[in-house]
Amino acid sequence: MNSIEEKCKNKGVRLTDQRKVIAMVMSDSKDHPDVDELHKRVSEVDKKISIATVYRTVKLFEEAGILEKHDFKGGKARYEQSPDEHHDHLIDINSGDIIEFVDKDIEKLQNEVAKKLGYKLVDHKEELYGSKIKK
Amino acid sequence: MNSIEEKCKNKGVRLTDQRKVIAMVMSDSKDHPDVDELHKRVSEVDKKISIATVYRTVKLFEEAGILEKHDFKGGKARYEQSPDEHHDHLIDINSGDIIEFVDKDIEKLQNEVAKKLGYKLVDHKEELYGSKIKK
DNA sequence: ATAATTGCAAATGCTTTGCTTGTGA
DNA sequence: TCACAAGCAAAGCATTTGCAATTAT
Repeated sequence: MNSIEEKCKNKGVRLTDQRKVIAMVMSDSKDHPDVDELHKRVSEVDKKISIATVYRTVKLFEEAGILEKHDFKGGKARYEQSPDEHHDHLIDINSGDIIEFVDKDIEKLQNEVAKKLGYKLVDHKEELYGSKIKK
Repeated sequence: MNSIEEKCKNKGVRLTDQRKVIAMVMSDSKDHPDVDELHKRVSEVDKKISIATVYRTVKLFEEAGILEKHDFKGGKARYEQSPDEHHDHLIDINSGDIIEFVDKDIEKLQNEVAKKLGYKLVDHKEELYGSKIKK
């Protein structure tokens, strides 16, 4: 059983065949697929799963804290499994590749900025867009 | 003449009546209106200006570097006049208020992170979402 | 004069939803 | 059993676009 299925069990999310397939595909994905791409991968396992179900499941999983949704540039939402440790993303503007990174110092500064403005930070979005330095 | 009109002149962007109105409204706006809201404000000056024109103009101005587009949570793009000095945003998750802030330290760290990953930073998006601390 | 711009409505692309049938616990 | 989920197609929403009429330079 994959880790997403396990999380579903823990959270009392009913496990249907379709959800199991989607859970498995997302568990196996090391990238950040959009719904179309996810549906494509899911269809290779069971071509009867509709895209509506993928949309519904992905939203369900997100609300359960199992998946994380990202609205990178491009207009299509992309998903990844909720990581144990928070990370941000650098997007290669040429290839579309996404690199994950962690920077505690930035996180700390963001908290300080929010506090200084009289706010408690509840969420944040940080995306870097860059082009590869050739050497 | 407002500052956006001036920028249009400098960049050789043809100035129509509609664009002048949109330029004026955006110059007067101190917030981050979405296209609907902008169209509403523009309509108070000239109710014959269509929303299609607002969409086209806002995109044109953005491509000319005159306006900045933001995709905050909520699904609708929001615009502000391109500032002289770059700033980021903190969004009040309860009221929707947007607070602008500048943090050179964070900017510097972002550049370093990108460089460390082998990238040249060309753009970045940083949004903090928070709730007001009551005292 | 004429290439660019507008308004309108239709089209688009992503995402959601109503409804009927199917199914997990 | 039966509340919930899936599949399908239709609807929704923000945004874009084709086209004929209008306008800035």
